[in-house]
Amino acid sequence: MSDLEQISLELEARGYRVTPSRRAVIAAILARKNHFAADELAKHCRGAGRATVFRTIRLLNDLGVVCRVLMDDGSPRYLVSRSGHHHHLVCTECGTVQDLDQCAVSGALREIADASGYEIEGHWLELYGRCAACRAKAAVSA
Amino acid sequence: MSDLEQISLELEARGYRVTPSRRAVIAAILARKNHFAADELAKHCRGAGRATVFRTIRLLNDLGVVCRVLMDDGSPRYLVSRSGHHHHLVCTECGTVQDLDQCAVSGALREIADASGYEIEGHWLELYGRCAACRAKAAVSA
DNA sequence: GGCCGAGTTGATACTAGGTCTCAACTGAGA
DNA sequence: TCTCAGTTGAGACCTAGTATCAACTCGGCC
Repeated sequence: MSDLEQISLELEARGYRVTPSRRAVIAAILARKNHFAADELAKHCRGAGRATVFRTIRLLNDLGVVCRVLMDDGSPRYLVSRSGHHHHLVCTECGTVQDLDQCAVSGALREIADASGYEIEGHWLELYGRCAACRAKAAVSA
Repeated sequence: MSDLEQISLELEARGYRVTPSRRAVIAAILARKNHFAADELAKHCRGAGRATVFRTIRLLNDLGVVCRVLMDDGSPRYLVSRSGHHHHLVCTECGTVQDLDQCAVSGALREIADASGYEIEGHWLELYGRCAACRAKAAVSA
């Protein structure tokens, strides 16, 4: 089963209609190799208006099909990603985004909660750096 | 020496002029008890235009006098805060923001760097939860 | 004092990234 | 076929800024 079909089934299972517009947006998202800006997707996605593209992205975000990444300049991007709690490692040179398996802060949260009196409900973490490929490239050209 | 004077000296030391507009923005910021939106400050700050308010906030951000906090709904806020690397604990009920002394992820970063091949240059972390006061209030009303 | 030039200002236009509105369309079920 | 909720797209609007540019300010120099 293709990713498109799988996502369509997921949508139907949740009571959403799988319309041509939604299929167009989902196909456009799946065609992206890396992250994308919502507006850029809207511009290039034939078959769905801007509002529909934004709505569909939000829908897929709720479903866990895509997730939002904050680049190091603060601009938001979207990414086809696995669902569940995870973080991202963003390469500041080539822009590649890598999922992070472990949650780097889960251990520290209880400590912070104890010290501060807060009941911690959520957190947002993004890591920025240079990926192995970019580092290798830099080493060669140096 | 008042905070306003101290910040003025800091500005002068860096070669910036301390103009009436800048003093007005700084005074407005210092008058805030908690975080504020830049636009809201611009609306209520007599004595400086919108562009100047935004410019001054950016200037103070560079100086480390204020810092930017991302609320749990994604909206940016500013906060008079100590300079240097630190994170924030945001109460999702009352909106209070607390500085976090320790950096919760510094320990985990090397591990992640080793596993991923990334050279990690920076990170962004915000924690969300309910502060002690809001929890106490909830416990009483329950 | 007058002039110069860099720094600063504020009005305004513009941008990115969205959300809201609303009339029109669609499609499943009665 | 009718109905009605879900969906759509155009376009207005919003927030959070940045860019532009003419006008103003101020310190230093003659």
